[in-house]
Amino acid sequence: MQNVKKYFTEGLIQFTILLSLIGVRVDVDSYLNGYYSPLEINDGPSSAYIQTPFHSLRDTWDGYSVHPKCPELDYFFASRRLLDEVRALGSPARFPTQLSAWLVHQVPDGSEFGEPPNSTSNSNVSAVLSSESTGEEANDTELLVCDDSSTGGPRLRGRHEEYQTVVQLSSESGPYLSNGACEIPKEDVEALKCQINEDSDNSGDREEAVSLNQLVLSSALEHEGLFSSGAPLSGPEDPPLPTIDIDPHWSHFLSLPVSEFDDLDPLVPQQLSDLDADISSAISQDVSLRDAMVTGSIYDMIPQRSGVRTLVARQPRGPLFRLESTNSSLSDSSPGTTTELATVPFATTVNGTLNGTSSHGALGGCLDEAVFDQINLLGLEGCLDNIDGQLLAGLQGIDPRVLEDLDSDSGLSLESSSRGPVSPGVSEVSSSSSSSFCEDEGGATGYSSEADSLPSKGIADYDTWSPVDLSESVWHDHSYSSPALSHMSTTTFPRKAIKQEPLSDEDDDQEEYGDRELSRDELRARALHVPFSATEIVSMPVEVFLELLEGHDLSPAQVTLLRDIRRRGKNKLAAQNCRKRKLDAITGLQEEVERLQAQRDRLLRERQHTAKALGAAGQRMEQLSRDVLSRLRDDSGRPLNPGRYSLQCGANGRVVVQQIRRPVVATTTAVGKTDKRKKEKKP
DNA sequence: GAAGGGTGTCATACT
DNA sequence: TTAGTATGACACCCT
Repeated sequence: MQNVKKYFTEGLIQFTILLSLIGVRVDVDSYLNGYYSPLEINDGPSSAYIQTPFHSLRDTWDGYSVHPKCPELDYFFASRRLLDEVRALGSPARFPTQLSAWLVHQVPDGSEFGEPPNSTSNSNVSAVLSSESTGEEANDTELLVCDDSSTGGPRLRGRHEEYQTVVQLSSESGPYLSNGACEIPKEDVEALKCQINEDSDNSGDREEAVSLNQLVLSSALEHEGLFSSGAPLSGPEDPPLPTIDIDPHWSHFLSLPVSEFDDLDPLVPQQLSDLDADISSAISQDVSLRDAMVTGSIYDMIPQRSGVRTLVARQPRGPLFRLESTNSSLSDSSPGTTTELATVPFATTVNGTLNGTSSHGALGGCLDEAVFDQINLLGLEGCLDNIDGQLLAGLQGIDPRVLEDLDSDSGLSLESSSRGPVSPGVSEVSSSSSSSFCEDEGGATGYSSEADSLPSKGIADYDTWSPVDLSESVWHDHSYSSPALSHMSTTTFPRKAIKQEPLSDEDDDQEEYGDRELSRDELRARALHVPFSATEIVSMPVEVFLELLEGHDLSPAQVTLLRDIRRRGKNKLAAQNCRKRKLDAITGLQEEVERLQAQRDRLLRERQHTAKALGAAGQRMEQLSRDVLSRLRDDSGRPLNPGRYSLQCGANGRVVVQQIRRPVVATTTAVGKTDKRKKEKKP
């Protein structure tokens, strides 16, 4: 088991080296640091689908837990050295892509690879990239990359012009044929083998070549076992083929360009001979689209926004584009080269790990910066969403108290009044920020701005969160301090009361109150010689008030007046509180409206960005399909007509070539589609 | 002088 | 039943 892990770890490192040679930089460290939870290997030493748990190996590497007699130990150290060289090339592009390298076929019955290919310079290698965003969804995106380093870079075209390289090989049991899958004779395998050997002869680094060759062999074995109908060809050590779950979004996405073709069943082989193909000439450029299995998609990134968010939040957007630019520079550095591409690197292109060498033929540039831009933007917005959520959570944490403060009846309720006029909070507020109601007799007593008192109660945080500037009224202290509480002895009353009911015959009493203007009730009380002020009447507890009524031998008119004064005073405070609450409610609703408007705008922008990204990805996918079809050969060795064939991604993640069926009768076809869709949904 | 805001008060319902 | 509260409505005042 340990050897198996190390084996594929080594493969990953070597493939990372290969990618670096073609300009794709893969940050293995990001993976090693635990970005993902790789799949665990159950058994088998060479499962190409196995995602090596590097995180578990990381500790053991340095500890040299590898058995000292392990023959691969040398390869391991060589790989480590090469990896360090790759790292030295520059800042690695941290990208949430997990790579596993595999798939260069081993000829089952052919001669052995006498000379291992040079993994760094002259190897003609096809590999399958397995892109896995996270381990949770197990969305693997596999693709084939053909690296012809002898030409200085990835060659995306003209593969058959130089080599008879076969990427997907036929099984021992015979050439498999599926929908569009071309038969690959063993001669092609031999051709590949010979080519690799030739390249290997020119390499100087045999050590690395051996490692790569083993990788190639292992991958090839695995791949054979993968596609063979039942009998694994790669030997007894081949692990069972893991089940590949495809993201339904990806399936849907792949079906977009050719959505009119519904038969996605990749398990039903279909001879290309039935499609007017000439198998006899299928010698070169035989590529099975089964190799181009796509089990992941760009949706691996988009739906898993959490992961992307994390990535973007930790790092600027540069690395993604740096990766893109690196590839671009590569393309520029080797303008004349042609790249042989066995099949389309779907995931790589989608993830932007390859860039095209030309505007049309280059398959690498399948994901332009626009897509990344949108994805990153989404990620950033997701971060903003998180931030907003956190702020909102924080707000919700303080909101109750804040709102309680804002809505509090401090100093207003009778309960507060019962605490007496020297209530610290009330008196402090009144004296600190307001000249006191007694000096401002025209308005509601105690209705003063108290913004200064709010920050200590968490209002500052509330303000920080608020997306809009709060109106000043928000910070008004609507807690109307009861005038009877804090200014029991100095209460004055509205001028209108004086105007309405001037008491000309109470000059003496008027002098008692100084220059203060008396309220209507106050004047009435004085007229009836009530020995209590209105504020006292209002603020005193009901028990005291009742005792007052009983113990002073008051006349019925006096008692009625006292009750009215108390009632009106209470009602006045209640009205003030009521208005305060009303204002607060209005303000809160305004804030809510503004917040919702901002959220709506943000969501609209996000939707627009997403649509743009999806559109760009869809166009890329269409281009990919055309390019793939142009590289495929039918039975007669002729390129497939993109107008007659299309790529379809089945529910199991396999990409197959499917002949476009021209609808004879539109209505019939429509019905058939519906039926097929229903059938597809049923299982 | 009109408009709008602030305030007090009343009536009413409710606790 | 009473006291208190909440709130709509109205009137008044002020700017």
